[in-house]
Amino acid sequence: MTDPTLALTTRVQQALAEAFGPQWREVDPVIRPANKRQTDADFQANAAMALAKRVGKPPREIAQAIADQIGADDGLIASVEIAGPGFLNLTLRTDWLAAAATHQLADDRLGIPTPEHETVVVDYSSVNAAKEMHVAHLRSAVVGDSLVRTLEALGHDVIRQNHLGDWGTAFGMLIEHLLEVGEGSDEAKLLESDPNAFYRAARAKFDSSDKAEPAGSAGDFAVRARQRVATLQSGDPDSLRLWSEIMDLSKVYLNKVYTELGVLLTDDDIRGESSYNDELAEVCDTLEAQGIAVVSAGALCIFQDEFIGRDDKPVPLIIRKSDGGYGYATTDLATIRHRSLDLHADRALYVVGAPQNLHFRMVWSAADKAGWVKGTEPIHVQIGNVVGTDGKILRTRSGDLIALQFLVDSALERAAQVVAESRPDLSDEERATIAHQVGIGSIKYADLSVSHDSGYTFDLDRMLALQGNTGPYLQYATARIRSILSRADAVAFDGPIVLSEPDERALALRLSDFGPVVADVGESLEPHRLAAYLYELASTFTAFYEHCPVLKAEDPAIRDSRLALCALTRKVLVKGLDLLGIQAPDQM
RNA sequence: GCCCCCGUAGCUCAGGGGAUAGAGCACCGCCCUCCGGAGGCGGGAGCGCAGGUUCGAAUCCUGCCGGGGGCACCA
Repeated sequence: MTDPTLALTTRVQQALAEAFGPQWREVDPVIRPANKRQTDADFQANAAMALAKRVGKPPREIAQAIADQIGADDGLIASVEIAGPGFLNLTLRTDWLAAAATHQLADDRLGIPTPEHETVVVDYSSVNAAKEMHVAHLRSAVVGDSLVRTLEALGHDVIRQNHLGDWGTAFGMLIEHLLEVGEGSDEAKLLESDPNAFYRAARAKFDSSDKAEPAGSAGDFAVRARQRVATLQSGDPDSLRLWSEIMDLSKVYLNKVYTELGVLLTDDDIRGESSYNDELAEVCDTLEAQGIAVVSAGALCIFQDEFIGRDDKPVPLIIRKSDGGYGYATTDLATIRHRSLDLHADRALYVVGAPQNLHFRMVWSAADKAGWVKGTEPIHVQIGNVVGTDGKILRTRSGDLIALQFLVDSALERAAQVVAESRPDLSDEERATIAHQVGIGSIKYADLSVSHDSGYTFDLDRMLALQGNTGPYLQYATARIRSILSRADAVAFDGPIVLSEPDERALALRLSDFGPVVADVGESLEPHRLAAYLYELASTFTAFYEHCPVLKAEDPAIRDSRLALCALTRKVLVKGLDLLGIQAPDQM
């Protein structure tokens, strides 16, 4: 037992039962961190106020009864004070905290609990394979990867799904454009050298074709591109061959990005829209037969009363376009069915941009009506919009977006400069390794340290700042502790931990929070809480290190104990950064 | 018009029923011959508005105001 909140919950519940009867054993004693402006205690129990009415006694009387039950020689609680209207300020026994820290140090899991086991599908990155990635695509990959690492650490079965956009209109455009410029032409070679330029050319033709050619005519590029999608989806061999060639190039590009960023996704995780192609006709037929979908204006649609649009009529979810093609509504229906009925996911996470919220709610609602969601909670982990300095959303299709690669290169360059200045003593190779870890870490931490659904203004300078609550600060903390440990002539740092100074005690208390915080991220799906915790831990460690000599400690037992605290702090920081997908350099 | 997200310090953001609301950046002042200063200490300044629920509301509910996003063949 290294989680103080859990220990205190059990203890106070026990006291409540002893004081007022067994029916109170299960009530929430409302254990919270103590208010440091009011008391030096570690925690507060606020059950007395909450229970006053139910028990039928004044809050302070209830508080006093709990305090009496805990008494003076408790093994967990050193002191209990009653304050204000009935706050119970609880101070842990220091020897209990020391034992908890020693135990945590010996624990491979560092106190990370194993909650009830779940199967969790995590759909992330999921970019349009027809295009180059830009800055707004980064967050889904970074947040999703952190959730995957965290959920796995909690013992869940995690199924990664890179739901690539590889089957929609964009591919119709690419294939049609490729046929027009001719395979092997200079234009076509752009697919390899500058895929985004090729996409932009196709896109421009698509967008302007209504004006350039009579809309709906045989020469209309947009019409032909849409027709090409339907042809592709019906299994036309030539279309499939070209699609496959484009996809191969796309995967090379994606893997390069994932490798550089340290994102876990591989080809094995790709489960793009195309993989559901064989089910699309059946999905439509089944929904139509069930009376859930109806034909409207030539398209097969699902109308649901819960989703009302501009004209006060239900918004259609179009599952088969009037030209016979299938869009993402159909593939997403097949997808949730697969994740629920085949993969048996307890939770299905969609780490996807916030603007798609309505779409997902409509799809999941329709799928539920069809009986395709059984025992699965679909969750949209909304990724906030990236806005430019003009305050407008950076749109995927607007053309002049900041390429992801530009951001990555900028961060790496900046980190390389800093490392070159600070560590001229290292070899070029060592500096390059550190610069890479720091550069990527700074980008990831910038994304992970604020809540995933908040929009943010894209600001390269802010993102790459190396001071304050940043990735590099935390990486530096781990490197510094490693340096301390390496200069100690000890072989093992296994304590025992004894806590004599207030700063030692504060550090141990903070360390004990690690497991609960990780568990919380697994529930709330908010990695920024872990980032905030790590920053606080690093700050607490700094205070400890300022006030408590480690290598210079005179008493060998105290020195060993402080070395053990350093070792444990480093382990927690490194593990925490790992759960964020950030590497900890050995030296900086 | 309907739906979703969001209004907290000059800026970027935490805090999602507990006491006198926090951090980083920026600004001002101080510390430093001390185990790595990418430090430490101190200062100013804030919950959009109005109701409601509650012993207790930045937090939950309702309404308004303001910003962003979504709402038929793109994803």
